[in-house]
Amino acid sequence: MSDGSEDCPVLHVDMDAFYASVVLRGRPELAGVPVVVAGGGDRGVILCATYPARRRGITSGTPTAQARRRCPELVVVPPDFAAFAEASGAVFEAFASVTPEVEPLSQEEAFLHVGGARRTGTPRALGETVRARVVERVGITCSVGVAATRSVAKLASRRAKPDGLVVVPPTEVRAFLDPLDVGELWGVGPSTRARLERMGVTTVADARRLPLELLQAALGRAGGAQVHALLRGAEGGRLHAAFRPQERQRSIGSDRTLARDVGDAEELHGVLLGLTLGVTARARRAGLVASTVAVRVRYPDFTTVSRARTLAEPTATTRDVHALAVHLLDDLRDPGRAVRLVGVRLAGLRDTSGHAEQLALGDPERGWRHTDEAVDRVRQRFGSGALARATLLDTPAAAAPPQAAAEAPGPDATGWWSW
DNA sequence: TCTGGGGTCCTAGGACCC
DNA sequence: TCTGGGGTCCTAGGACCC
Repeated sequence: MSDGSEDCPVLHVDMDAFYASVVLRGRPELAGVPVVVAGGGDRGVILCATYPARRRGITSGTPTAQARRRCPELVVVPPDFAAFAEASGAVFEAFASVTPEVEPLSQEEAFLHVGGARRTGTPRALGETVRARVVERVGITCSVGVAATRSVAKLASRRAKPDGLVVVPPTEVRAFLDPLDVGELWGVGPSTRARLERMGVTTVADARRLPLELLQAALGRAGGAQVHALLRGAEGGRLHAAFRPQERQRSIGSDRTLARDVGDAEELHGVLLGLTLGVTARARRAGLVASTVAVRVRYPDFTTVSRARTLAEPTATTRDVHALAVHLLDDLRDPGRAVRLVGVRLAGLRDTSGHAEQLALGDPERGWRHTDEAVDRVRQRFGSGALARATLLDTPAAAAPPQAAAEAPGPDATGWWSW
């Protein structure tokens, strides 16, 4: 990506232990104590660990149960997503006060392009300004990496943690990267790292000696090209999805790890309905319909399988999606095995505005959509608890593919929902 | 007490069409 | 009748990131 990057340094700003820091703002008595933010109960994992907890070997992704065993005095705090969103908004306001070119990566992380702001100071000084403003306005610390490219700035901020700043000038990129383990590169995960290790390389300096063709043969066309670029401190082709925030969302999904493994079909259909309600409501809120519905199942041994079906007519109707999801699940699942997780995802999203109205007035399909819309309105006004699902009154119909279900919606059209 | 939930992108193979 | 190639869409699974 050639954007005159030498003249336009990039700041990568990353909040330090963001979720935990937000929680700790109001709990000064927990300073210095190993604290983690974790939800999900017995089968959950750590969302965020404070630095005292990290020194005990607990990082995000660690199973909560394992963390408790490793550190009996661990303080486990449930996530407060509303507080995270509020803090995130304040953080991004602080970013915007330094440069208008803010590229968000997540709730707690962004690239700041400061080429246009350089008159007001060196990149290092701008980075320190960001850090000071974030602390001042939000009360939590962040770390900043400065480099000519995003991929190096990202590594630099990691080096700066916690509560620091690291500048890697273009002339020092090689020296900075050379000793790193290839697994530290952004986009090189455990699988790619293992493959490289089998090729005899573990450090960036070693891996850089591998020709592009060899990397592509081992890692695939795109993957090989990406690693080749990252080893040189260049941007790489696909860095992160959030680099194109202007593009429309590709999919909307939800999955649930069950409190215990479940083999009962009815129970799984019920879970699927709950997930479908959420997913279709999100699609409708965004003004999107989906042409593909996918269902996923994870077995206790962690093998994960999926089934997807593309529809002739895109939909965001709860009943249609649920009917198809149930069909896919029953087709996919080995009835002799209990499942650990089920999920549903909508893909092939497009704007409702471009979705031609194909249905005649009086078509039962309209009824379903209007039912969904009415429910959406009630929930928007009174909260999602205002409407609860009663029972699935038409299980046989709901289990049929949508075209069959639409032919015979039956008198239950008003019974789907209850107050 | 092993392993969450939200996503994106890539690859490979098959179907289908020209 | 046989053979080949290219393009596109769909599906299933993997890898990765926060």
